[in-house]
Amino acid sequence: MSTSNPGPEPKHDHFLRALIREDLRTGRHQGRVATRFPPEPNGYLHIGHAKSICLNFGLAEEFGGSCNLRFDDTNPVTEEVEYVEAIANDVRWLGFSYGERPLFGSDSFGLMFELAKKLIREGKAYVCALNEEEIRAYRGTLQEPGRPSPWRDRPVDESLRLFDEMNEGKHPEGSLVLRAKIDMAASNMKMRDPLLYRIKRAAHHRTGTAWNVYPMYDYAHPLEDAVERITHSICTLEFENNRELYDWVIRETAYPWVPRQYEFARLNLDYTITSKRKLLQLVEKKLVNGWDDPRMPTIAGMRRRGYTPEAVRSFCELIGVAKNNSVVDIGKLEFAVRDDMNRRAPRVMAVLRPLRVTLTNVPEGETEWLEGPYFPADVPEGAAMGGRKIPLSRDVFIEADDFREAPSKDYLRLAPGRVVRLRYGYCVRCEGVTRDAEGRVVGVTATLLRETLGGAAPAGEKVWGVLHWVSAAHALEAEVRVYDRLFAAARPDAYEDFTRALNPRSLEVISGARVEPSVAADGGIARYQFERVGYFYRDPVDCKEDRLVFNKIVGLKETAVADLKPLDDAAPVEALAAKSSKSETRPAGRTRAQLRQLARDNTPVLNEKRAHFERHYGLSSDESDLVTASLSTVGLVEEAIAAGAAAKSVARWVINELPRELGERDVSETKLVGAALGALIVKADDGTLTATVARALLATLVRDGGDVSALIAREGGRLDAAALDEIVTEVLGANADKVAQYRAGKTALVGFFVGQVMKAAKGKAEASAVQGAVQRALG
RNA sequence: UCGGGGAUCGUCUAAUGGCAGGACGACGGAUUCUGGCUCCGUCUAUCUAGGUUCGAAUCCUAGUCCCCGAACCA
Repeated sequence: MSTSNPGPEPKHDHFLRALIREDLRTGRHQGRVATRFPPEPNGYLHIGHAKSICLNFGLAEEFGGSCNLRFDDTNPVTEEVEYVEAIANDVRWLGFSYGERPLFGSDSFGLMFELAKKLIREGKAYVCALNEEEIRAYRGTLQEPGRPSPWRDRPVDESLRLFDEMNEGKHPEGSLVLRAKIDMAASNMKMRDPLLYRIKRAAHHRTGTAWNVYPMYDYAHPLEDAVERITHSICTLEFENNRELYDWVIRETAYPWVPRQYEFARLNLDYTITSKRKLLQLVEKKLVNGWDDPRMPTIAGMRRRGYTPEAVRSFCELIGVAKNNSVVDIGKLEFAVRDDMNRRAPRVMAVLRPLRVTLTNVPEGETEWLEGPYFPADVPEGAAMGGRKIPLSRDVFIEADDFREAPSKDYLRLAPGRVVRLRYGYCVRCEGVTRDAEGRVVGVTATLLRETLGGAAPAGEKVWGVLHWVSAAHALEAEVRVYDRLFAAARPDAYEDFTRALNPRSLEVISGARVEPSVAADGGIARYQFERVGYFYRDPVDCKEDRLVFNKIVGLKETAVADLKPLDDAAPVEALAAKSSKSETRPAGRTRAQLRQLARDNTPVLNEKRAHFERHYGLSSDESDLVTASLSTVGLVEEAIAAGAAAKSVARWVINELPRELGERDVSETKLVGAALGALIVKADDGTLTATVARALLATLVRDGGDVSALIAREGGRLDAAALDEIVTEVLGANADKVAQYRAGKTALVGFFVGQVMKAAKGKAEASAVQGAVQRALG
């Protein structure tokens, strides 16, 4: 079915979209956008991967670029073709295409090997004979530098020969590795001579036994990106530390294409785990029924559950992309699924737990065929689908939960003496109950109110609700699998043993459900809404011609009804969470203040300057601290003061205004000189320049340098009162709606008006004057 | 010798010195032959403390909290 509704996606710009837009604008990569989704074929894809897939393929789609599906298959011992096929299938199912066939990192093994030899020849890599434990010991710790491997300066020829021998199978696994020669004292552990290659005598799922050495991720990945001429290599936050090494590999191999890596926050969902390892455990310990168990957060599981690709994609759009570690409310996924289902799932009636209602005034053996549309009027997309016939006879089933002998007032369903409507049919009045020997209610008797077909209300009687129902004689029996969230705790990962957080009631198999007969004759519609119950999917594996099996996709949204709250609804066992956070916050390293002091201690004249600034210029201790961390800053300040500017003002500008213009640069890397800064400050202080213009000129000076008085002649000046009033009138006129809001009490809008006027005046108005003029004009 | 990231409604996410916005959720109402959908309304946020500025979520300073990094995994 086509969905005309675009769904909830006013696509806002997340940081990657903004970044690509900027790259396109500045012409990086000749305006190309090439991304990739690079799974390792060692497990099934899950909802977290879906986010990444939607991001990578989505970005490519949006900007007219391309996205490759590439298997990062550098570790033959964990990887299998089964996973390759499942993953490719999942990507296609989500609706993305990746060209003729997927790509493989292993396709570039030859190139990687040659480039590794090049690194060796250039003295940038060496074969190391330390064992695993020794390498770890030599690497040092987070706080302490590492020590160089004794093999670090092994002659190039020897490394070359050994590397070849490693690949020829002349050395056992673990005996030798190829390492990059970078920096054993690097504060980034990834740069302490990282491993490039290790020996693995395992058959690779694609290259067989052709290789005895396999590249490590950090070496292989950037080259795979480069080979594919990827422009934006997007990965998750935990790879931020790897970026430096990524850039090193591209730079040192001198590969003639420079991809760049960007990181975003991986998806975390509450009541869910998205760890391949843990997912694998669930499957292996048979705590679920395979990778495609409908309770699993795998793409295969969601597919089997009945989710559509559109729903999953809409969810991924809904949650956004950022760098915050966050945990998304599972309710958002359910919202996306319901929203999708509401528009696509035809309505039929099914009773999960049947309760027999005998309509005593309907003759036995009589059948009336009623009509029911597949969609309600408020889903116009479904109008074309028409409807189906629904049989009514003397005995019908209603949901056991839809009858109470002693109902509360907000229970809007059947009870003795009450009238309800059987959906698409008649109203009925409950006359009595029938019981078994133990006194349990096993049925209800009711009379059918003939005149109420087609919506007519029974004379003088309240209709308590509308119930779904099926004709007992015609209904089909079905098995219905009702799924609940797999975990009872919001954060299963917080448990020492995450399987203890499993929800014992995540699956309930209902075997005696009854479904209206139309489902056997509608050509096998895949997804229905069982009215008033939820959305259901014909199980693609177990549902057969002669055996109906439905999976619950998701329930209808329910507004709370006190009378229906299950009494034994155990609270999630949150209390067990015991595992302390894996990496407790560590003591901070050097603070910036310490760094500045360190710089001064290394260059003693700076310490003198600091004292001097305090004594002679009256700067506060903090101010003089902040402007004496480098010689270039000190020089700038002194020159500015020499040019006649007040020391206090200079400090203020250097501390508060300059950093914005500088960014990461040092003053010496810009065109700004102290004399110009001083001249600028003088003009700002004496009122020649408005604050806004002065700030704009600072930006100009940093960027282009130049003569201050010439710049002032060009950019300076200030509006007189009449010109200002004119602009104010103009701005207010153009924003009549805001003016009305302001007068209605939204005084925060003053800032908006001032801002607009400042903009229109190009800064040539003093803010206080503008404020006054605006206030006067607004009354 | 520690380094790299991050902190905005209950949740997710916008706002490049100028109206703190959207979505989920919750609550209330309208509508309804689904306790659904739809519509309307309400709710709730800039980690803390100082500073700069006419104006700060945004710039500066100090602090707090969270995440990642020492696999021959990716």
